[in-house]
Amino acid sequence: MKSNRTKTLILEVASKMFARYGFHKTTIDEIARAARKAKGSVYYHFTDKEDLFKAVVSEEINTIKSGLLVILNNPDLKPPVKIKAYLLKRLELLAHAVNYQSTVTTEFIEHYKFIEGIRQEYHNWEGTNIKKMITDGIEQDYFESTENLDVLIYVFIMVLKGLEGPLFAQQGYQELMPHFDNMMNILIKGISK
Amino acid sequence: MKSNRTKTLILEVASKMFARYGFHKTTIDEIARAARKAKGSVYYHFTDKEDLFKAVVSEEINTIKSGLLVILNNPDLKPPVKIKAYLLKRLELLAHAVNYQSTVTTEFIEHYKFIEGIRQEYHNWEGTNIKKMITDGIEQDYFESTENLDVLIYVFIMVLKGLEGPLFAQQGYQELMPHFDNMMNILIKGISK
Amino acid sequence: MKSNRTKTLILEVASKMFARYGFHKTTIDEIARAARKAKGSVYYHFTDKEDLFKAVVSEEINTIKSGLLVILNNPDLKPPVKIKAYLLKRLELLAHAVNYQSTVTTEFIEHYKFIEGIRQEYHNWEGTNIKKMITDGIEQDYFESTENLDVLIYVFIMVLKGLEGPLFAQQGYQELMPHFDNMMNILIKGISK
Amino acid sequence: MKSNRTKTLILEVASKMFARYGFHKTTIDEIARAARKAKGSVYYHFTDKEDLFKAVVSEEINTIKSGLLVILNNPDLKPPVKIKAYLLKRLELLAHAVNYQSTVTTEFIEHYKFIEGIRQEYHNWEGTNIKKMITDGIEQDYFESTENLDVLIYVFIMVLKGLEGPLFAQQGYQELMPHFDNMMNILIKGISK
DNA sequence: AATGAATGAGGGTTCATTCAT
DNA sequence: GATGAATGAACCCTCATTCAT
Repeated sequence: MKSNRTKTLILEVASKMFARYGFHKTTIDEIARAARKAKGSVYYHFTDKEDLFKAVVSEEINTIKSGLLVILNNPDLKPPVKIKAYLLKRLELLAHAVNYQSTVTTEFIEHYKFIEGIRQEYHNWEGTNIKKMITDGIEQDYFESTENLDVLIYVFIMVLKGLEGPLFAQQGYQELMPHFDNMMNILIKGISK
Repeated sequence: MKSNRTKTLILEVASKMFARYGFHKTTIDEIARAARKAKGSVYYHFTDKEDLFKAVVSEEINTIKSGLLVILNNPDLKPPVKIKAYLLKRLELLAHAVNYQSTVTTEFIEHYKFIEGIRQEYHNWEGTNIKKMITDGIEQDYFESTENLDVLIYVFIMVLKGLEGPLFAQQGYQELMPHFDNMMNILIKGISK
Repeated sequence: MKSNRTKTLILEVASKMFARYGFHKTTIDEIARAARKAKGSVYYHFTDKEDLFKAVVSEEINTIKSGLLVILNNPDLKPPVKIKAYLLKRLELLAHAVNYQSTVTTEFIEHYKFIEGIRQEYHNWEGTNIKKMITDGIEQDYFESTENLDVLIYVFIMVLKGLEGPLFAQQGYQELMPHFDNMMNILIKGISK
Repeated sequence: MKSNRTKTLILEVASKMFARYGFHKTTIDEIARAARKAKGSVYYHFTDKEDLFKAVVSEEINTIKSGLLVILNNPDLKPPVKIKAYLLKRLELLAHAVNYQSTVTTEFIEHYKFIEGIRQEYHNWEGTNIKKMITDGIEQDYFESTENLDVLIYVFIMVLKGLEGPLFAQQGYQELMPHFDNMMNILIKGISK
């Protein structure tokens, strides 16, 4: 454990380069050069180019998770506010998780089984959160109760995931944010009593 | 114009292979072999690998457009129904436009300027459609009129685009469809009077 | 079939280089350079470095076989003479099949299953030849008949294979030839009446 | 001299791995890991990968030598018996000296001058032994005396070396032993009066 | 229109070796 | 004595692209 300074450095550099140029167009050689390390050093710390990419994505997901936990654990926020805050934060965090985003493509789904695993795990985690917030909202009489709660939750998650779309598109975050409030109002109104 | 049978064949084969393996992992050689043509033939009909991919994506977008036009031009559908039908069809068509989907990634945006052009054009086209349907809905008193119509439209497009997200993810279409109705109700309710 | 001139050229060059430097120390790049061809060309004609090596070894074995057939099919030679001539020729041919020789090593046996196949096939072929010559010798009353003919044949093959040993060693052919006659006499006397 | 326990350990592990995978396919890293030592430790005790291999081969040759000396120094064995016992033992010992065997290849001869030295020395040692046994045999009137003694000896060594061949081949020792007796008889008969 | 042999610029990966601790 | 992080020179192999036929 002496110093994984090098490992961390490589990870950071790789994250930036993958984000800018994508997985295929980024060369191990470039990463090494940018980190002012020998190519061999990259391979000392990571088995593979793929392995390095995995590490980068995992890192991003952890950042997202801990960012969201801050909001989830805030007891002062009432359900409608918390949901809005959650989605807002989520949007912001995802906007920076560029590498995780790139993971959506066919190429990754087909070839990197592991990505599927990581995504799944993250989605389950998120499902639990949404469920909690909505259930709280119903219990506290903010939202319309429904026989089919799970469906409602599913739909919500879907929309929420849907929001990833615009993010991943070119204009993305910048253009999205201003109108986000309108969007939220539509959704909240849509599920409210 | 004698026979662009070969060209068409290559296009079809390429579409399938790009869809299955993605742009990078698909080789010109493999495409040629699958089409039982010589590698040189591919280059006779398409300047580039990129050029071939462009053709494939353009093809897909054209399919989407003509599919949607059928609904847009149906005078019997009232705004709320038409919007719902439009979104439903859109979902279905996009689900099959795998190559267009793959276009979302950073790598494409950064490196294939042309894609941006194609996307933009398609999005504008779609914007006009949505605007028409919503304006019609307001005029016919189905939807709440708003000072800020453009924002509403933008938001709608956003959600609509949002729906692409789940599609692109692994489970995709199959799992999405059943709950689509709930989703639509929330949205329609959200923008209704 | 236009011109496998290039393929043949590469094969020849590779054969020489593998012979001189061995499989591992020979670089595809060097082979290509020596043949004044592009590295890619080597890979156009041969899947692999291994594949190229296989082709080289196969070639050598074919040369050996056709060389030996000349003697085997010569009806004028009487058994003792034919055996001697056969072994002599075999020695000479093997001396030039350097790459086939190198195949003996653990490394090859462990990792190149195919080599085992090629060897086996060749050894069977050779077994049949020896058997024929000895049986002829017995029938024509030159050699001692034995109850256990197969064992005798096996032993002979063994010795014969044994002769590969010195060949593979450094001094090899040069030093071996002069004394070969003595050797033969010992063997022939050993199995004669 | 405190503890060359580590050195010995590395040597043993290296011997096994070289034997199983060959010189090239065996990595210093793997050796170190198998010995549960750091890679640096290997380099503390041996200058080179080559140096380590040398040590391994030397070890094997010493084992062979001392094994054969037991037979050579046995005064009770008469020449024909002793030769047979010697060859038998030699075969058995060589069968286990896998790394020494691998030394036969072109690659080693070309590039590892040192191997040539080690081989030469061993062969000389062996030449002396054979000479002694045969001369004894002639003196004691077991074998045919010949004007050209050196040639006879050379031939014998050659056959004897020849026996290495089958050994190095795949089936090797197992299949060889049963017929060894026949072989010996042929040879002994071949040089007897 | 079509072919397929030939090219060569990369890019990922391996591994013996060094060296500060 | 021992460690293990770091190095960088090689090396194999891929693949888009060209071109003579």
